[in-house]
Amino acid sequence: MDTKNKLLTSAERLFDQQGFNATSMDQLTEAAQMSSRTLYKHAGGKTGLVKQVLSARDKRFLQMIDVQSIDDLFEALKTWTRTEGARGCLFLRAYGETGSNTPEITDIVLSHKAAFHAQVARLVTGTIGPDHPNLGTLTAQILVLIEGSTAAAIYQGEDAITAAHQAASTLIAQASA
Amino acid sequence: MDTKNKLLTSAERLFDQQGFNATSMDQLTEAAQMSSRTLYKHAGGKTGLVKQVLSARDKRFLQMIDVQSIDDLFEALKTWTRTEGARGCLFLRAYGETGSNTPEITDIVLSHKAAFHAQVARLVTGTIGPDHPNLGTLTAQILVLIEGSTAAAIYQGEDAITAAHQAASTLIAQASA
DNA sequence: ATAAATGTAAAACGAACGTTTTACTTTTGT
DNA sequence: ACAAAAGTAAAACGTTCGTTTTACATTTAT
Repeated sequence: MDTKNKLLTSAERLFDQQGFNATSMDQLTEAAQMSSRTLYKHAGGKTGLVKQVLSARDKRFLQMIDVQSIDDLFEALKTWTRTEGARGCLFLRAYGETGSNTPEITDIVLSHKAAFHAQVARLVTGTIGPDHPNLGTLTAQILVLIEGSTAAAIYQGEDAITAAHQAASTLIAQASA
Repeated sequence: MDTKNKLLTSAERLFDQQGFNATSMDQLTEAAQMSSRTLYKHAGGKTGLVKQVLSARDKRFLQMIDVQSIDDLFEALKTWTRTEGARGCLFLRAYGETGSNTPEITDIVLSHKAAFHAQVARLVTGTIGPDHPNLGTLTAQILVLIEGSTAAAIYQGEDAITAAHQAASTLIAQASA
């Protein structure tokens, strides 16, 4: 793997496991197996690194949820949790740690959530049709369910995703009736 | 207000608004309007302060959700959000910032979530009855909805709570049918 | 072949952090 | 009244932080 990818991959893992502020540049350089000089050449600094890690994760996450049905979406979330663990939404965690003091990071978080919402809307539309009167409502409800399963999975594991999936199925069936 | 309460109240606000690691002892002493010597006498240190803030919030949160119905619960969540804003679950944020490196904080977080789950179970039981076959399932689903509305409210505000409330009502109606 | 680009190792920078200490002052219970 | 308790202000402690720099080695493209 090239230098940049090794940096972003190892940094994402550390940020996710320990938090952003609790992860030092020393830990980041050691995990990426490169000198701090090289790290700064590539990332510019810690804030730059956080931004690039979030952007990379945004891309990866959107690819993961680029599926064809709500069922597949929850299945993808379960696989993600199995392989990467469940420590909550990394974007909201970044927002919470910087307290919105870093507008560039807030922008990344908000645009990620907008893209996420758009994809859920796409899948719900594909399920109940574009003209269903409850399209917006149902989309908002399923988005909350996914957000909730991400949070609850921290302390409940995969069961939280199962519960959210079941709830989503019930809501969809009810709307389709 | 006495010294201890002033400390815990101002610290909770700062931790919530800026994050735990991003809040310095200097900021905490200034906000509490006391010398660092007094702060350390009362809290023991930063970790001790975090623990006491979380314990106080646990008490306050459980009192807030000590209501008689699921509808009242969502109404209480809305009022809380209106008065205090929405920056995500402070317990999960604390867990995420320490990366489970502080077992005492992990314990507080987990026991808070257990108490939260118990209260949701109590309210669901009061709604559909103690012998309903879907009691556990429905409780898990509503818990995920509340957790999700807390997270989504960060970027959607009160609308996220409205969506979760509507979804919970639909699920309850479906289970009662 | 060689110059530019890219890398390493390690020391050093000032600033900020959590914490403790020193020297006094004020409040409070008996 | 007065000792104990609880407070203040401010300096100082050693550590750690993010970042830059120095001095040198390796890779790579023309």
